Amino acid sequence: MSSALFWHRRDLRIKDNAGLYKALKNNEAVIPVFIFDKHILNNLPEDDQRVLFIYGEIQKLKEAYNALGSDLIVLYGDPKSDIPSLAQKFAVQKIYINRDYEPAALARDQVIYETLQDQNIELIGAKDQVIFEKNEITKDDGLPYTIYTPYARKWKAHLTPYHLKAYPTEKYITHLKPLHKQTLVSLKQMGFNDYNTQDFPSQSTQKSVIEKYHLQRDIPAINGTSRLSLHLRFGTISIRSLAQDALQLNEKYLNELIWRDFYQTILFHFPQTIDRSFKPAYDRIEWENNESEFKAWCDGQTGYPLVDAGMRELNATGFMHNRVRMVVASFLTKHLLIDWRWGERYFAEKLLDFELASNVGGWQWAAGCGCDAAPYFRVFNPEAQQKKFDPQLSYIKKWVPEFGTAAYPAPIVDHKFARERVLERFKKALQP
DNA sequence: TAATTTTTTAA
DNA sequence: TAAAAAATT
Repeated sequence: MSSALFWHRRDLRIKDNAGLYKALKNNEAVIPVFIFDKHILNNLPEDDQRVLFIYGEIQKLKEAYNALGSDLIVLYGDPKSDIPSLAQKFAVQKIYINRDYEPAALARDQVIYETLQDQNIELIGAKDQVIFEKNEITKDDGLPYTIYTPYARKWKAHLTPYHLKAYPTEKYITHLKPLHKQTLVSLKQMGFNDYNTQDFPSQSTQKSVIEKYHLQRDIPAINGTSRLSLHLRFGTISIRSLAQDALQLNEKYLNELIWRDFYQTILFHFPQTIDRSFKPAYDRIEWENNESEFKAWCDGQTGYPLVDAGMRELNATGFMHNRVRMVVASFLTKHLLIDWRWGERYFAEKLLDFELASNVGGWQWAAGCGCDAAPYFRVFNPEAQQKKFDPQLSYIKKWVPEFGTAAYPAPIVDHKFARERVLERFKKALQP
């Protein structure tokens, strides 16, 4: 009787889980595992709401496994040593994972792969978090696409019902190893408090969010567009199920999911872009990087109400409407001439749905330095954006109630001056 | 998923 | 001379 480990990472669900399906199908006793990674957790503040979200999902997952007569083994430690030692403890020959494409995750998994190889244990990966990965969608010459539109065209041409089919883990669910329930490590033991300051959106709204997406994507006053992103980030919903619904309900939403695959693939092929511009010439830009202006941006005190509303929404809720993400990113990089990496890191710290590939891709797009980015001379006018997308001031009134009173700060920088300055500065850096 | 300036068009 | 189209950044 063959037994195996299934290591949950950013796929906190049983239903339609590719790697778990593979493990259950090919083994008779599968042991599910999750590890709270000390190296990651130690760098987070004790009130990090994402840890709270993950913890809640782990509790649910553990209960689901318990209801099936098994258990989720949860450790607080270092996967690089814990995974090999769990393999020894349970005497398994195989360990299954869903692939993760971030540079740090790839490096970690490679170390584990090599350790396991020495013990004669297989590490078996599956594609679960994207529809197409690695080299599945390439140009005719085999090189990765760096422009979204042709990538999306080929993505759609390649798509078959097979790619969207759910992996029926329930079919082999009896292949879970029967286990006694063990106590779950507490948040406190890991150095986190359990004070919940933010509401986590439910994934049950999937279809209605997708249906309305094209109506809401440019209206920041309506909550809703980013409500599924948190679940997609931690795998509490399946990308196949989302893409299936998007295909039937909303082309615009499907395109956003394709952007997600695109950025994940870009990061896989160009890992250096986590902290270097995709277009190297853009790393010659002389940024102003003014600390107090950066602080004003972070705090939502720039004197531009749409920018300030966005940043205050982010600080208060861990979300920001995507239209506003573009506006605040353009403002930071172009109006204030602050390095896109500063903004990227701030988003990484604050966004509940933070996802490295999309965040880096989005920031480089805004700064103009990314693949298929907006040309540098495309400078958003925050006032014009507000008039277009929040004409009734409903979003602004919600987050910047003092707007229009003497208590609201004057603009931190003049728009016309800033526009001319950035055009000149970027032009200078990009001269051959 | 831009904004602004310049030129052309049509009344 | 205002609106639309084109060019520029």
